[in-house]
Amino acid sequence: MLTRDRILQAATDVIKQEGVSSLTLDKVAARAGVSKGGFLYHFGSKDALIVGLLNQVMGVLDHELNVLADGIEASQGAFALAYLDYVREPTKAATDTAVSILAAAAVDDDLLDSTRATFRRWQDRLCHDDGLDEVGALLARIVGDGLWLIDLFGLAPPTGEERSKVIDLVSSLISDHGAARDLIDSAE
Amino acid sequence: MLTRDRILQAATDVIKQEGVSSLTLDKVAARAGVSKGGFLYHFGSKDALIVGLLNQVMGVLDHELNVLADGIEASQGAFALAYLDYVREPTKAATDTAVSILAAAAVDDDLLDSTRATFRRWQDRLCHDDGLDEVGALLARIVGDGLWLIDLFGLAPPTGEERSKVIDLVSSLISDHGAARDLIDSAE
DNA sequence: CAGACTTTACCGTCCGAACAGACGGGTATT
DNA sequence: AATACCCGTCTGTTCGGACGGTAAAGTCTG
Repeated sequence: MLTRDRILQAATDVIKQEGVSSLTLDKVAARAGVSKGGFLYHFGSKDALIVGLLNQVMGVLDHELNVLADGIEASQGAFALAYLDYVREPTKAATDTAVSILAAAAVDDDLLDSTRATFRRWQDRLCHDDGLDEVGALLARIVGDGLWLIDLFGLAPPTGEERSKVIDLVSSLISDHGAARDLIDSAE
Repeated sequence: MLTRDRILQAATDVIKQEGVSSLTLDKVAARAGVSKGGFLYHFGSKDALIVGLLNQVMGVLDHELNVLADGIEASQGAFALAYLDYVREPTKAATDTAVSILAAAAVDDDLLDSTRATFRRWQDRLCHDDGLDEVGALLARIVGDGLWLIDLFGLAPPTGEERSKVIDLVSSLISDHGAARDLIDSAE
């Protein structure tokens, strides 16, 4: 395994097991089995480490979402359904992404810029590429993001069964365009 | 204004304007117009500061949610509707709470324990006290929490209009018990 | 030899915390 | 009413330690 990848893995491990405040260069280097100098050869600064972390986990996540969306046959909303399906239970990729975002927000808000751009791309794709109405697309993302963010902070996370029920409800809501439209109209 | 409250206000200001990493005792003390020793008289440690911060903002939030729920006349789901209504646009109380939770998560995960208990109480109330079905209650909370968490990290936050549309959709969904049930049944 | 990689040793800064004491309003004593 | 005392509040300073980062020397491989 490449040293660089070992360092990235060590960084996420440290955050997950010891918390964001323990993410120090010394600790990451030690856990990766490399000296501090060796660490700094690969990542010139702590900020660079976090950027590298975000790039990796967001890349993985983006890829897995695409694979999942391709496997769903639906006239519309395949990406939205994948987005929801992905958080049915907490996965490693989702957890890694969450803690990386948390670390970035804790160290320096600006480090999240490229991550924010990715989320904007996902939102656009949910809306336009996917032939979904605006409200349904947004609902899918809010529910999807809401779930992994609730997991991140441990704010009374729902059980697997509860998650699935909510996801099924939202999925059927956005799949059946008429259902959502009827509800919105009847509310006015 | 009491010194203790000035310190709490200064702490949230520091986080909001300079980020979690700038939340140091010196900076908070200086902004509160108090010496470091004076600060430590009121909060014996950095952890104590964050606990105090969480207690305050969660108390405010809990109170405002109750007031809002009391003002809603609905046969069921008043608290859920209030929960959703509260995030229609980002409020000061919600933002303060969000940054406090972020700071706590960054410094020491355990500091969030009492906050987690509050969220569990809210979830219970959404379900049981409120006469709402389990899925609708959970959906309301996921959407509500999802919105302020998306705001916290700036992950492509929706516009005010978009937020309202989604909230209206979810509100009508949980208000009309039959609508949700029909959708769930039709999905099976 | 050259270049990628890794190590050891070190520096300056900043942070959280501890501490001794000053100020001042209230209270008890005379 | 004047004095002495106490205690909650706050100040300024000090300190040990950890942190991010630098510099330069060493090693391994093609």
